[in-house]
Amino acid sequence: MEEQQFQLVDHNIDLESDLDKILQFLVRDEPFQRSARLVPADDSACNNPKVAFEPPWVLTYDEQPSAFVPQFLPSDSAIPVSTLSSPLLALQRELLCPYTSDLATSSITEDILGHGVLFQERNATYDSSSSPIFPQQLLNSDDERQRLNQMSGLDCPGLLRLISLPQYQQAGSSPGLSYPTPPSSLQPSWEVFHSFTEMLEGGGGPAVVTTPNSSLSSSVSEEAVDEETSHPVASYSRPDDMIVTGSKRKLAPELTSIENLASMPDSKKQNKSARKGKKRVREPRYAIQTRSDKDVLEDGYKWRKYGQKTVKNSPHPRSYYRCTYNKCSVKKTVERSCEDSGLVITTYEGVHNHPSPTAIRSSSESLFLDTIIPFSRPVYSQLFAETRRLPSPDQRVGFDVAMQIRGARQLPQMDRGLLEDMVPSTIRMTST
DNA sequence: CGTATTTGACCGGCGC
DNA sequence: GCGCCGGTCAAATACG
Ligand SMILES: [Zn+2]
Repeated sequence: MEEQQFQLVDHNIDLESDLDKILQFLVRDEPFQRSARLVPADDSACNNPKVAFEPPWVLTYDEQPSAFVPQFLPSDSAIPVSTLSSPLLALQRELLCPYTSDLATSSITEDILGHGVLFQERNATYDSSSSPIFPQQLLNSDDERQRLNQMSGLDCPGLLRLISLPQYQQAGSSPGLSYPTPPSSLQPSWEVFHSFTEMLEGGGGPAVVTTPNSSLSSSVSEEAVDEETSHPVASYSRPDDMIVTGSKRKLAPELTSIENLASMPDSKKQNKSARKGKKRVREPRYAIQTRSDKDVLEDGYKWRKYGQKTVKNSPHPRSYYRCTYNKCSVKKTVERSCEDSGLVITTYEGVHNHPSPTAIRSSSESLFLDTIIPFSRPVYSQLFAETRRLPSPDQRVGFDVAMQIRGARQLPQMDRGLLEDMVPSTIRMTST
């Protein structure tokens, strides 16, 4: 844990040698045991390396569920996307912590994430109920959706269906469901936080925010993983076992931000928090849905069922499980989608404080098809460089960096042998 | 007989 | 304050 800071720096490093770190990074700390591995580029299409996650995140399309691929495409074709899926969020967190300006944030993420700018909605509730994934510009445009679909390169018919969890709940009844209006990435109201780090520390939970005018708020408890829509519902708020860079001071509650201003009015009691341990702190949850006949998917951990309830508008019940490891409070629920009984929705809450008891055999036990994520550029290599302050935030840092990287060593096509070598040690660790 | 599951009671939060 | 609701407890029960 010596080096938990992965900051963007403007100098090159050897991507090859850092690859395993990158891979580990992508799946680190996820409550669900996953693996990420490098796979050789397919063919002419592009000879950038690709990463396969397993199980991958899944987004549901109109027609069929498909892997959620945060692809790395040229930034000019980028579409802003906001998501809370843990791997991306984690990545973004690290990436952005050195910056304080939205501008930098925006350009950097844009550069890195390809098909979309990944950014945290600062005005939205920071928990799984607020929003899984919703490409902002897709909200009202079918064309955009279609475009994204094509860009994704996925061979998936149907349009992307994006919906927020809260609304998803009522989706059934309301045909013309409306999406929440995500705050524009350019909205200035964000200054509130001095940095992403601050924001993240300030609020892992619901406390974090809540948009004054948006409807996202609350519903902390809901997760309704829905049947066919969203997928990786995820949110991530790092506890603190792993603090991002130095400052871990907690934000004073009041200083937190506008959101609070808005909610402050009658806050009082509930906000106080910190009560004697009475408070049931909801940890971020994230769901994953799979198409399977088995109700419980093997995820490498041992669970003890402690409850079962009928789900409001579903014929299928929801089962509650708790990790059996002593002192580990991770929980998960499993239920079948009400309309598509082939889908199994598993929701995790919390992060295990111990290694997976049983090494999960990633390859054969695959629950999903591999997801391939092409890197458009070796931007990631930047992540692992030594800490170094970038110029000034408002200097289109992201852009500069990108340029430089581009000029830097073009990522060579990786060869198999090498890849093998780079297979994430995380897998190894757990598979003894 | 030790342990995992079942299942209805119980609880705290929230909306009315 | 009441009742709904998601979530949790725990006594009874099933398992082997
Ligand atoms: Zn655990």
